[in-house]
Amino acid sequence: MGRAPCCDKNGLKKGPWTPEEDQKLIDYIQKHGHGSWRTLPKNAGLARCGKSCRLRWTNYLRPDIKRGRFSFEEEETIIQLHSILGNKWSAIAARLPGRTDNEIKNYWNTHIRKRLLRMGIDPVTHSPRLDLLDLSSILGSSLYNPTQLGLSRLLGMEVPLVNSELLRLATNLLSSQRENPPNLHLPQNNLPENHHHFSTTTTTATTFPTSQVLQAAIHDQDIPVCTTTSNNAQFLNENHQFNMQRPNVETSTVVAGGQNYSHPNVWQESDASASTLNLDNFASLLNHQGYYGNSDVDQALLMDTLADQALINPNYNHNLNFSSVLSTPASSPTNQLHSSSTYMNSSSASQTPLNSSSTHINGSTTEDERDSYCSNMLKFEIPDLLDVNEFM
DNA sequence: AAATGTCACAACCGCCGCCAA
DNA sequence: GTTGGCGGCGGTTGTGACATT
Repeated sequence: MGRAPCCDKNGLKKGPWTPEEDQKLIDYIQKHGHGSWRTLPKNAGLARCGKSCRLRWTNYLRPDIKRGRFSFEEEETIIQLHSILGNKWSAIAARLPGRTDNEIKNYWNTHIRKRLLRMGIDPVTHSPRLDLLDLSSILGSSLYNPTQLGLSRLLGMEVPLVNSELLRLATNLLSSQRENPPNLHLPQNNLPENHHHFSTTTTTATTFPTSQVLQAAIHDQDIPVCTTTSNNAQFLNENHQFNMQRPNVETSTVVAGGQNYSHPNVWQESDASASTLNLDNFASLLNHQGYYGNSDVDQALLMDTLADQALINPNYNHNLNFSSVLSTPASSPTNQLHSSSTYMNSSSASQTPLNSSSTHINGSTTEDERDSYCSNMLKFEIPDLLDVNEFM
């Protein structure tokens, strides 16, 4: 025999809670605690099911809930944790005091997810969206010469994988990275004293977490500094550090248009099943291909996408590690959440000091400004990058 | 000013693991 | 050992507010 039913589902009220119902629930829990949710509605005089009461309390009425707009630090933490935990909203919420899983889930779906998509990043995998790489554009391009060394054959697939314009921009980015190896040269005036230091230990697969890019977007100029040392990449904040794993260097599978393509050497697959694009090999192929792109595509979108991708991948050896574009290394969330305090000058109700990286953010920054900063920074450099002759 | 579209979020739905009966 | 309710969780929906046409 199982337990008796928690409640009679007939005749129970559904839908929005009234202030009177809220008050009844609050009064009861303040006096007695919630105890068994099964018996609570009856004892509290509520015509609701226990589950409904529990949700109302945990998501809305609980006194320790922090209302108001998410701060940038919270957003950063959510993205970092999501890259580790996925859609484990309750686990994420457990690391964000005062926020509920429901609230975080809603915020993710309505804000962060859309922003990542705009940035060309898959919010599920935290990798650049390969579906943006239009297979047909190269085939359709008048510049594509099938008599030349076939990139597609070289890659073991039937059609080229990448959007022509994206390829062109990628090659120029590579060129730029070669010329400016270890440090990401972007505007750095007015760097805060406690800006992030980004040190890599090899030339491998070191990336800025997206949160850093977003943070840069808020800071306007607070760009992490990249240096090269040895074999494990570490992201050093003043109070915590992230250890980055070097992905396996093997063949990989790229999914595009619902098809899987395996091609050694060019793409590398991390053990997280995400792909790493080796830009050296990539450019080499482009060079063999005699490729250069046309410009009849949505350049703004490509700029944004590539800018975002490039900014978060300032790798010395030109590897774009897609697997860790967004992923924060599996550092202790506790460490992340208990570093130096941050105060947001936000107009929202939440001006609580947060336990995250040391950042002071002007809350007047708009969401558009957060979005656009990354791409704007790269656009700033693009004119100098557009020389494709190096690869011809 | 009205109609329509979009956004944000509270609340519900349905599934799952645990565990009391 | 089996059954089935409870609590928790993630996904989805409904709806009011706001923006745009």
